[in-house]
Amino acid sequence: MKIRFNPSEFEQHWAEVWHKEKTYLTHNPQPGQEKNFTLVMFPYPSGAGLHTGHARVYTGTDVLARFYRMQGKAVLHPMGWDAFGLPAENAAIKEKKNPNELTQHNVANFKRQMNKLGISYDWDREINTTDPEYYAVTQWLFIEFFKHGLLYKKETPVYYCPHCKTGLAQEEVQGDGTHERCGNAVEKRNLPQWIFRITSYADKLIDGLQNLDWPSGILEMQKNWIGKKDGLNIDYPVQETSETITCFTTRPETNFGATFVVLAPEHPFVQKLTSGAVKIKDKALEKPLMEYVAAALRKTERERLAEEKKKTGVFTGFYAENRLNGKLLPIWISDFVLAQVGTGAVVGVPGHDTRDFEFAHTFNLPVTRVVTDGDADESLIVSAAQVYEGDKGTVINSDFLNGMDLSKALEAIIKHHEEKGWGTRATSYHLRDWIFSRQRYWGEPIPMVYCDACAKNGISFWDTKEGEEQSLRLNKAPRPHNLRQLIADVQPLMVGWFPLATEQLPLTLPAVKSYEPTDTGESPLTQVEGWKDTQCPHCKGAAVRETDTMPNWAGSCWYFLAFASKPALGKVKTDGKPWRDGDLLAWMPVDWYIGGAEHAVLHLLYARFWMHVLYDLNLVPFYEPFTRLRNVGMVLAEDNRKMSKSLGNVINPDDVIAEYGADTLRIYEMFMAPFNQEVTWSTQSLQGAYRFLRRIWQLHNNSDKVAKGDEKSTKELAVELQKVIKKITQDIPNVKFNTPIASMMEFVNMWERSGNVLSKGDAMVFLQLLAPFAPFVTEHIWRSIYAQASSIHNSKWPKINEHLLVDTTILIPVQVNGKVRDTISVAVDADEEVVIAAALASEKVAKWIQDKAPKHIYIPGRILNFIV
RNA sequence: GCCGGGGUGGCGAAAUGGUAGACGCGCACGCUUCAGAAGCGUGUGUCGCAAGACAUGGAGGUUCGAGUCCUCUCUCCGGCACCA
Repeated sequence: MKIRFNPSEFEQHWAEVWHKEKTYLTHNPQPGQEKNFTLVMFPYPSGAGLHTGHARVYTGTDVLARFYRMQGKAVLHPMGWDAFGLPAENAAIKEKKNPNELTQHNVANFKRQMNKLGISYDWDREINTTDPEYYAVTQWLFIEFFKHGLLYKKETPVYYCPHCKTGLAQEEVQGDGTHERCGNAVEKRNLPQWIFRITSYADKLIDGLQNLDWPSGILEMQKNWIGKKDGLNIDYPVQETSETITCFTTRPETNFGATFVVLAPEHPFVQKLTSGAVKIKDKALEKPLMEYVAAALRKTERERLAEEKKKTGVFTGFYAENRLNGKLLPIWISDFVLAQVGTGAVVGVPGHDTRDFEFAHTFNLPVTRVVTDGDADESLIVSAAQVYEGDKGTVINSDFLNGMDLSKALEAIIKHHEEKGWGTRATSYHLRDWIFSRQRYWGEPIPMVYCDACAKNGISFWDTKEGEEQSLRLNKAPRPHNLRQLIADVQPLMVGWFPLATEQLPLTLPAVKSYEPTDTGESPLTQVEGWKDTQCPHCKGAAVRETDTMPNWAGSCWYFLAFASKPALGKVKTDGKPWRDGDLLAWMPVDWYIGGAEHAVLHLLYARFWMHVLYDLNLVPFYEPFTRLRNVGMVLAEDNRKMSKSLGNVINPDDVIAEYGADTLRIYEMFMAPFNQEVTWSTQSLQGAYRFLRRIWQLHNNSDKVAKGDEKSTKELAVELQKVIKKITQDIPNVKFNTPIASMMEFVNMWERSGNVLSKGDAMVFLQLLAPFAPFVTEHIWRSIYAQASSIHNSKWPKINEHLLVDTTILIPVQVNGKVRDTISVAVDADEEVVIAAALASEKVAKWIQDKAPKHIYIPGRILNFIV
């Protein structure tokens, strides 16, 4: 008798039962119990609802959580909403809705869909970054960072998105010069911005990578993004002035080959020339110089990129002295030199740097060879192809360096400069400080106040009583970093700026009708009547609030702490921090962090940075938040393109669940390919998952295949089941979800085709193995057919019966000259002679050996190879 | 240019240096059905009637034995990039 398999008849029911029974409630680890914090990167709740990519990453993480829960570990598997930020606000503007209401609405929809998918979240720990209680803590942390000199405000050239009308961080600008969120071209603008001094943590952020179990690609990306390079800052006196130009170089050993110096248009010496502070002697040079600099400064990032590396520039008429050999180096200005890199000034060595060569070639500057690479070629360099940039070779034409190999020369020349006082060791980073202001409404208001009167009196936070007390505390800080120096740096810039007191938090986002961004570089909060005006926390006079908001990355920098320990500002008074150390010690760091690779240098870098700082401030007991990171691959539409509304190729999980059930969707998404790999959706392949579940359903509903009484499983099935337990128990912690499903399918094929009966106990064990992947149908069978009182998801993960796995006979493939000719069956403990005799007795083998006396190689229990 | 990750049947893919293609999709034939769908069964890398030979992007190498290790090379995907 066939029974219909219709998951929609029971899935909803069990979702409700789990909710009622609190099946997935978090229990703090008991003494001796291992903890497991399994976390998926929390979503921004978009209006489109869950897509198949969400379903994939949440299911994979859920499999891990369910597996560890059944293994008896204390599991924390929470979910929350990263709801501040541009996408939510832009969507709200488009639909002319209030972003707060829209967010609430989308969250409800996401949650409904996640429950339908059967993801085992503990909803008691749900958080939302836009909740005032939550962002009160984000603001409190901002203030902590400010007080320790890690944040300051300054007018500076920043990336600016004219579409989103806000400043951006370097990390938010993509390789093609577009904004990571909206895809529009980014410009540069001078704007007063809050700046987070992430570069002061560059070294710690590199060192911290060492012990992380992350995909190597992500580790490399972070390392390259921080981009640490050691080199030398060399000082060059400018002839006939009292000026000095400092050039950063990573190749000082080639410095005898220097023939010119190039400055970025933004370089201070250039500013002195254009302002007249330093007089240009040759009047003929003045006009072209002024024009070139003005044009370069006007150019947008895009225009600079578009010019395809053609070298342009102007001569200043000044010369710098290379004190190594007394040569005078003409000083040029060119926009190929970037102000933010190194010192914004480059010493040109055209013989051994292609860009320098191109510049020298364009302006007929001399080229000198100072290195030979192995083949002892000392010829003149006249084409770019001859420029040798490698680090293996011998130095020539370089006085005391002559004959040294490059690595030895590097040390020698650095020492020489240091001894003479001509230069100092320096480090350059690709990483830039983090622009932390957004001129937008939908974000955490920055909890700072500016007082003009105090500013005029030169008073900063560190001049107040509280600031002084905090300064004293720094002396006792267990992990001081270089915070004293950081504070000293920012103090003069930050006169007049004061943080809100903890009691004044949260500084709530005012409810307004109109919140559209302005094009003035000012936040819409400036338009809100009366919101801006406040009292100076120090002098109590009239003062104004900061009107910029924080970027959407702020809330996600610490949300995992909120899952581990419910945050509340009230705890600051008693504990000195908004969470409990005990809770953090119990759960942090995150054991499994699962998400897409697109956050490699955004969220993952920012969150690490915050934790390193909080550790130094003694606010958290660890500094690397994510022990293990695993990436999930994208799910492409059936046409191999990204799913998108405009292409009309989106698969909605709701539709799939309605037709096939959530378990089918889960099994399919786990089975289709390795978890970290990109996959293409196939509705046809989805059927395979449905068929698999239906067969299981029917096997359990059909009394022929499962013992009614105490009958035992046949030996063959019992052994096979043990192998499946072993395989799945090994594969899940390796984030291999496709192969466990394959092995369960194999087992089902065997079970079905053998016509044999499985004992009730073994049938239940099989259900347990499937439970993390297909929680609904397994629970339904477990409770309705096997009449279990409590959930399969809190049952104990099956143990392997090693005893059953010991074979008595084994199959040995027999090769002749490396080609398999037969397979023989021998006792597991058979001696080599016995195996060989058995192999030689095989006709198939004998045929290939004939009369020759073969040599052989026998790997006990594995393979036998005859060599003829 | 630099840094990562891939290339295995018609397709998605499996494979601690030890029987390449498990498992799934698709396809073919058969059973079932008034018919179709669904289901069930058998087969399915290529060439070959078969014996067998050839097959993991390409070329070499190490090994009794290589998809797996080494060298070179082609190609696709991601990241960074006038970074001094």
